[in-house]
Amino acid sequence: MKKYKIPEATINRLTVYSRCLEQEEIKGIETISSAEIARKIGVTPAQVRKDLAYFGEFGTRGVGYNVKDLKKHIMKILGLNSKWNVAIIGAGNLGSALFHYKGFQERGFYVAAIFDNNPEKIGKKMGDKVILDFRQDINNIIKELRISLAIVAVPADSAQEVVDKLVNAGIKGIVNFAPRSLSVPSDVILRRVDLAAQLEILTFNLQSKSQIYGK
Amino acid sequence: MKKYKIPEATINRLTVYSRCLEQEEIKGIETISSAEIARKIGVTPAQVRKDLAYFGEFGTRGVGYNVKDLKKHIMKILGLNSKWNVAIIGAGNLGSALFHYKGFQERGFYVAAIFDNNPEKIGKKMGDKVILDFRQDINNIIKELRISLAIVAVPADSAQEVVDKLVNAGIKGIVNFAPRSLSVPSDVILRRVDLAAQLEILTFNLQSKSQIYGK
DNA sequence: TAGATTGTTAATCGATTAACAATC
DNA sequence: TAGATTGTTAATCGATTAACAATC
Repeated sequence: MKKYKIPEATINRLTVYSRCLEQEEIKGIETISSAEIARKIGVTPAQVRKDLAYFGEFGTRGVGYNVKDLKKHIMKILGLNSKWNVAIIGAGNLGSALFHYKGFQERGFYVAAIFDNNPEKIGKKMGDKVILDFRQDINNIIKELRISLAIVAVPADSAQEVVDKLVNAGIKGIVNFAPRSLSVPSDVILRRVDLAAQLEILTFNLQSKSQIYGK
Repeated sequence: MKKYKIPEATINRLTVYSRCLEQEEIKGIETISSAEIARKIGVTPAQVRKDLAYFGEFGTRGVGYNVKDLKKHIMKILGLNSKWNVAIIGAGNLGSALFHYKGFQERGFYVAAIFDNNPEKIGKKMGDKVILDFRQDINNIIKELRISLAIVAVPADSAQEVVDKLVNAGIKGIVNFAPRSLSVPSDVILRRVDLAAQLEILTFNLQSKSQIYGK
């Protein structure tokens, strides 16, 4: 059996395809072609078909894809056929924002616990949850609540320490919002999201329009 | 003059390099090699040198790069040598989180205004700002406060309408947090950030470890 | 000079796309 | 059958990397 390495960009697009199919499903559309999907999200039809072909044959030649079925297939590919429990570390501005953000729930992620290590915050309520003591409770709670993913929303300086403790507690997938490169063992998956960087890429592009780099 | 197209990935890495250099600067390190930068952030030294070479010659052969100077150069390349005024559209959970997030300020982005179109929110205070009426005030405020960037944190259904009005008001750079593909004229730059998708990529990777796609 | 590290070229690697046979 | 659209191959395109001359 030949094993393919699937491009990171393909996975990114799968999440976009699934969002697009969700909309079509709501509209009551039953069948969609690669060309229509492509147009809606701004890629080529070949790209759509190639991306899907990594995982199977989901369409009908001459007809297209069944919206409901394809959505289900993609959700399964992304691992969204089951629920995932998530912990948020850091009850500051960003942490509390992510805690209240409804977009996670919609996609099958349940924020099961929120942690901080500030004594003034520990014990206070956030929504329907009590803010837990990161240092004291993290190991037990992760086991008890079967939490497998963590979102790190702590200051950059403490991010590595937090991630080390999460790894130690058995977490295998981490999204890091602290603007710092962190290291984890090879069996743990770490993603970094830098919110300010999103704006920086905009300003680069706006700037470089009036400027030509070259030689 | 030959014009290079600079890879998107290069710009992404520039933001990471600048963060890394910031840290080194704080530590008091004066000189750094491409190999050290590469190791710290997990890329190859050739990658670092190639990325920088798109924009100029910033190092000294046999020596390395001056940390302070290189950081300044990269900040300039990213357009961060001047301040940028930003508007946040949507005063819900995510919008208010982004409003309070300190990471923008640190990189030279000033959140100058926050808008909503819910009458119950308009007029209320958020931090030191009053929530403004998106439909009524957007054009004037964007001109008055010289706002050039916008962050869209509204529900998916109203995102396209909001973006249209922003484009109409003269905004040229938009970061969209609503999970929907939107369309803008070609002179406007739109970036999409899907927070749930970050978790989905994790779950895909965790899943696919125990699963082999291929044929 | 010897050692080190950049800047740059050419080779490699991988992702995208055009094209078309398969087939509904 | 004719028309349409998939799944897949091969060609193209672009990004990464190895290697090395330049030079501090």
